[in-house]
Amino acid sequence: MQQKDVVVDLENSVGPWIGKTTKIVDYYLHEALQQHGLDLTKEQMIVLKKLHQKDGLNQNELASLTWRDKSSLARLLTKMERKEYIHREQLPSDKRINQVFITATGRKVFESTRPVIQGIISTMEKGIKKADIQHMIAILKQIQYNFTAETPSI
Amino acid sequence: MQQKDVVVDLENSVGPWIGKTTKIVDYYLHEALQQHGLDLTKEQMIVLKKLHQKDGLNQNELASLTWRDKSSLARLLTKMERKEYIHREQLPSDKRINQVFITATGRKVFESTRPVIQGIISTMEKGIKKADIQHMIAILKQIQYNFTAETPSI
DNA sequence: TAACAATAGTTGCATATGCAACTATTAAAT
DNA sequence: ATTTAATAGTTGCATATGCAACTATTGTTA
Repeated sequence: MQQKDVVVDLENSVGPWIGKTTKIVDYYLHEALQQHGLDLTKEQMIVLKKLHQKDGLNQNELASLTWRDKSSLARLLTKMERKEYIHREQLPSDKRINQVFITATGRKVFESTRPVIQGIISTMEKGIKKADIQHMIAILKQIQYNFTAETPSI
Repeated sequence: MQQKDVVVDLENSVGPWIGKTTKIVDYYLHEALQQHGLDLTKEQMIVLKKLHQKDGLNQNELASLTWRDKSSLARLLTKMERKEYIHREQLPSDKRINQVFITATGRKVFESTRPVIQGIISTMEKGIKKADIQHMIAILKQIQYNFTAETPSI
């Protein structure tokens, strides 16, 4: 018996579609942040979000939570420190570790992003059923799991 | 009558989930390309794909098709030209325009990416029903439409 | 035809990113 | 206790990206 071809049709795969959608959403998010006079990037916003949820995380933890290389995160923090959105504090009991804290300014800026984010999400989900959104999130979680739970077989 | 709050719950919105999923997929795609000894980035691959579909596009067309700023695209092309994956050719009838052509090497490299892409997509879609994939693509298209068809009301 | 406008592409400056090599500090092993 | 290993963070080098200002060329207008 002949084996069936398992050739994947690129155009019928989620891969390219997710990537392109993200690119478009990012573009309009950036634009919206600018238009609201907010001096921060999406990436900086994500860091602020994490710190808002749990202040005093160290750089490694933040890098891991935001799926970034620690060097990339370090440079993000440097820029955010310059704008006084966050500040680093060396842990006395272990001088290798920097605890990162959000400042009052940082909190204020983060709060200001809320309406912007809500606007973007409203636009994004226009005409899409709530159940479909939930279903899609479930699939996205599955995709993330498919990669992160993967054990190299070689 | 009191107006109902339309506060968007971030965690129940597709926005952050799409972004994070893309990041993870990109990470493993990059890794797979490396492991297969392919000297190109995802972005360069996308450009090759477009040229493979339609050779001789000019830079503006390529930029638009790949949702990139023309300057970003120009620099991508410079790197790809260095590796001899593509070459530029000034149009004699309009010297402002560069036609971009994929080379034999470029085609070979692009063909080599096929199995890598298929592997990524297989991993990605593991345990997800075909119908769900199609449904998700439809929603992603809707999201793209929601932004690109948006007319600024102010 | 000469001045002006539009278009294609490039360059400077700024951001974000990952990898590998590095420093400093702390923990583990001999 | 001294050497060695692990850990946290930083830096050099390379990629990708957008915006604004620029050059060169072509099209339009007065």
